[in-house]
Amino acid sequence: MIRVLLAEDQSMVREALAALLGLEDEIEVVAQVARGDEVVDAARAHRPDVALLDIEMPGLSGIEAAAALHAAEPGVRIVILTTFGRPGYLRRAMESGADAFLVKDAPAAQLADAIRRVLRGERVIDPTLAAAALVDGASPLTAREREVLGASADGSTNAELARALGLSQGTVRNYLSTAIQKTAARNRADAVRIARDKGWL
Amino acid sequence: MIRVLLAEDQSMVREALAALLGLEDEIEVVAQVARGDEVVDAARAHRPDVALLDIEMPGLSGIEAAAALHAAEPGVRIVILTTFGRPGYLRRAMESGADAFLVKDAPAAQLADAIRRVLRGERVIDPTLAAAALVDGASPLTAREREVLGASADGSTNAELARALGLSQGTVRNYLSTAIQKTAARNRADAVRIARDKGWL
DNA sequence: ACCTGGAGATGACAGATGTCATGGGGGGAA
DNA sequence: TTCCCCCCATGACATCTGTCATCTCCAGGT
Repeated sequence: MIRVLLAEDQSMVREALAALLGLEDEIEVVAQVARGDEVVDAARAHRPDVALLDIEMPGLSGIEAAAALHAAEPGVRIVILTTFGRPGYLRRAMESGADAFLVKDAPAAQLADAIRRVLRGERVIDPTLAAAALVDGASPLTAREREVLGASADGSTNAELARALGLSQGTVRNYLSTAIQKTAARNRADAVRIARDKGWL
Repeated sequence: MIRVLLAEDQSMVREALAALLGLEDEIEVVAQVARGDEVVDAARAHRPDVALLDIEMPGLSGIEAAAALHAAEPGVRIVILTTFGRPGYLRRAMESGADAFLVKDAPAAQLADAIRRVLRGERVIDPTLAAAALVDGASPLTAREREVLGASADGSTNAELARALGLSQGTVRNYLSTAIQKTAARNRADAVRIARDKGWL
């Protein structure tokens, strides 16, 4: 039997996925968690062969949880399952030790298939996504630029950003300006949209 | 047997939900569609007792599909299932003839429960969400304000919005100004965020 | 020792954005 | 009919944003 750990915050989706995997007779869901920061503990307690991680989760993101799990329990294979096929997500997921990267609008059959394949030592990545990740490249933003751009996403003004980040208003404007140029955007809102889309935030 | 039509665009989630409902022995998933504009046709072809509709779908949104289905096949009970528990969604869903409104982070058991209850003629709504919908009220935005605000969400400038909507730049600025005030926002990006959050877009 | 690049800052400037006052036209409700 | 609200527009104004030149400081890398 293949022992699977399932991490996904929306309970309805999580239990539905468990039901789906339960239809496969050599797969057994041995643990379910709803937060990224519960993954490592659950893996220690239930010794799964494979961890299936959603990216969008409270506590730790699935990518951060993958890195933590890979460090703590290197023997556990990691499958990332996400709504958004963003190139930056894929890149960071693989860097964090993931063995497979699936999007939720792929056919359900690919899920059990991916689980079996990572156990044979294969890596499973959607070829379209892999191409997009190569084309878009890594994030061109520096840590500060990403931080300031991310903080501006909720509509904060320069003055509020400066206060929140402990910077001068001019510096905030400089970082946003370079972020806008690096993303080839028209303004900060556009830059946020583009950076989100590529998984750079 | 209760005959269920399932509409959800992410195939992995859709098939997982089908597996979940398949565990209930008096429930039978008789049709699955991935687009809102296929719901009515599928209902005519497969005569379900209940339609389970996701909101975020290509073609037609689940809310629009609910309205179309309610008009075409009034006998079919409608359950809306969505990621986002936005007050405006709930309001519009109920106005479109939905019988139940569930969020995906509710326990999975509520899904089959809701299906059984709408068939007994009950309405099923999360009480917290119902309260939020009453507090926030209906959208204060006029049709034009919503249109302009929505179009501004991608970072378009006033000039681009004016061109796209066939308005003068001044008019665009006026609509955005009133939208910003009605949403109690600091600027257009903030207004977009707030309006999205309440389901007004 | 030198160069590069990131972090942080200032000042100046043009253009974009948000607000307000004020108009005209139309349609629905009292 | 009158009133109100929505639609669309203009002009003026203050503020916010985005860009650029320029500066210091510091950490790595060659």
